[in-house]
Amino acid sequence: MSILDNLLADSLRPRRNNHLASRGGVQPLRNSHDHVVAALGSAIVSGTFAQGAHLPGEDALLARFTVSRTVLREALKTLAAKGLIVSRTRVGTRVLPRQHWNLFDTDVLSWHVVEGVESSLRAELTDFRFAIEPAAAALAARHATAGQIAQMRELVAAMAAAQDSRLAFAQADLALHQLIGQASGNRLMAGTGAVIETALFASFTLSSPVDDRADHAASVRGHAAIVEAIAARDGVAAAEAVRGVIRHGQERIDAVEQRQGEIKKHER
Amino acid sequence: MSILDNLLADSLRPRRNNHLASRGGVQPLRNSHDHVVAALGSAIVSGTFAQGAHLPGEDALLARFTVSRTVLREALKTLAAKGLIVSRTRVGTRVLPRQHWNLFDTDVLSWHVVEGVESSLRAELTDFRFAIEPAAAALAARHATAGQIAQMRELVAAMAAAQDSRLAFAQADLALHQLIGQASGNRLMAGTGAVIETALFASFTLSSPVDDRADHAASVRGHAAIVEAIAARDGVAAAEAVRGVIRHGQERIDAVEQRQGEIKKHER
DNA sequence: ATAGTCATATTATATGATTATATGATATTT
DNA sequence: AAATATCATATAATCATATAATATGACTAT
Repeated sequence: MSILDNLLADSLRPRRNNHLASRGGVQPLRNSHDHVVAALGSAIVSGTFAQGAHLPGEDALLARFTVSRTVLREALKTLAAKGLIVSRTRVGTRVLPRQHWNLFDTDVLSWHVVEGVESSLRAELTDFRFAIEPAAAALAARHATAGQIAQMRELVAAMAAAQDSRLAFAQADLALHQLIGQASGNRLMAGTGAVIETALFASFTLSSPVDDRADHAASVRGHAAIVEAIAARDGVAAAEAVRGVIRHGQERIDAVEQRQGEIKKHER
Repeated sequence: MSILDNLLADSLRPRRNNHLASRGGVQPLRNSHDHVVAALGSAIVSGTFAQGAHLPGEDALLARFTVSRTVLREALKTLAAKGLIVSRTRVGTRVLPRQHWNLFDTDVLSWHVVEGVESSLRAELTDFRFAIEPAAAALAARHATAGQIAQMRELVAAMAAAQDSRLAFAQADLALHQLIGQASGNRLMAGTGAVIETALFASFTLSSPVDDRADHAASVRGHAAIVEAIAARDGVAAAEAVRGVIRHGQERIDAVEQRQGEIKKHER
């Protein structure tokens, strides 16, 4: 389940009969386990539980969430597996320092962006993409199969067709970038999908090329350039085309942020 | 606990009283949970359980591992958190396709290299480092604090001093590369530590600069060049120095592989 | 002072029961 | 005949409670 999917699903899906103590019911619940994981995960990432701090003991957490010990412990194991916490007998459960958190985990990264992506993280995402994606595209130019290239062209067509739907555009955009990762033949580069997804989600919520006809055309053109460079087996051109697309996206975000900054100034 | 640490620890640590059915006792056990996680995790990564295949049901796994349902389920949640499996009521627990596996997780990556790193993965690791680490070093040239630079110099000194210890050299090497990631100020780049660690582990097991006096000197010089470029706030030079170091390491590995290939040919 | 012993708090593990849910078979309706 | 609803069943999800292992700090003995 992707972040983009969740965006829709969370707003459309009917609320389940809430068998937990109704505590506002703000978040849509999947099941107890996911609920606890999400609640604790966001709390940790947002700093409610500081790095190195002790989480409340099992009994306290049980009281807070109204779940069984089984569910709570499985949730804690999930968080431990993602590098957020470590539990030790007699000493308790502590929050690990940030450097242990697995930022390449979709959940962990998404907990960083529940309230929109802070601009510093957005910049880091861009820097990271700038390092990885051109290299991935260059490799894809060597290794992409004919089938993959055909798929890429379909996705570019889908982006072109999505003139009126931010979501449809973003989905095709994401799929294309992830397909390039796949086509690189490098499992690690393909594995950075969560990062790309979050970065696109961040830009998707702020603004979309779809909002402006010229922007939309430019973005489609840029992505088409990547695909055609790959099809032509020109790694250097593919890498450069990717840089252009990332740069273009960043500039659009920068413009929006600037405008928002202005508005805030006026409001004061 | 790092891979490098494990190398030592696993061979030195006395075997615990094995309260599980003694099934060979090959692996050193930490606790039941970790044991089950490691067993199932390696089995999945090695293909014993194919992608998309169903894991045996809870009862079957309970019988196989002789642990309680609690332990088994917590282990499965751990694997699910790392993207290896997904459990659904009535349908069972299935192995997810590779692209869901979180390769930036130290455990998952280490399960790929239990029997030495296959050379294709090694090449991918190198390509990935080549994309990320120069960029990280360039950023570190901008953002590293005086304290971090001092630490880097200490680590270079430690590498120089470790003339006779593969392990000590590898530890300082790893610490330096990870510190550069930290100093980049980019949380994602810093988060690729697991990848770097595995790559260094791979080269460490094959050969070490320590084995050859000239190699050792060259490696120390290369790393010193990185640090001094960062200290001089020269991002371009830092990036290039990193490329040199990675290239040098790769060449050493290539040479070893070539030699091993020759030997195998002779053996036939 | 140092090392050993012990009480205690906390997670780790075990067990048996109940509940929720997806699947496939079957019946019902259109 | 085809679509839809109902039901039985298998499987994981959850619950409740009990026991074991282990790290900490106080205490004791050397």
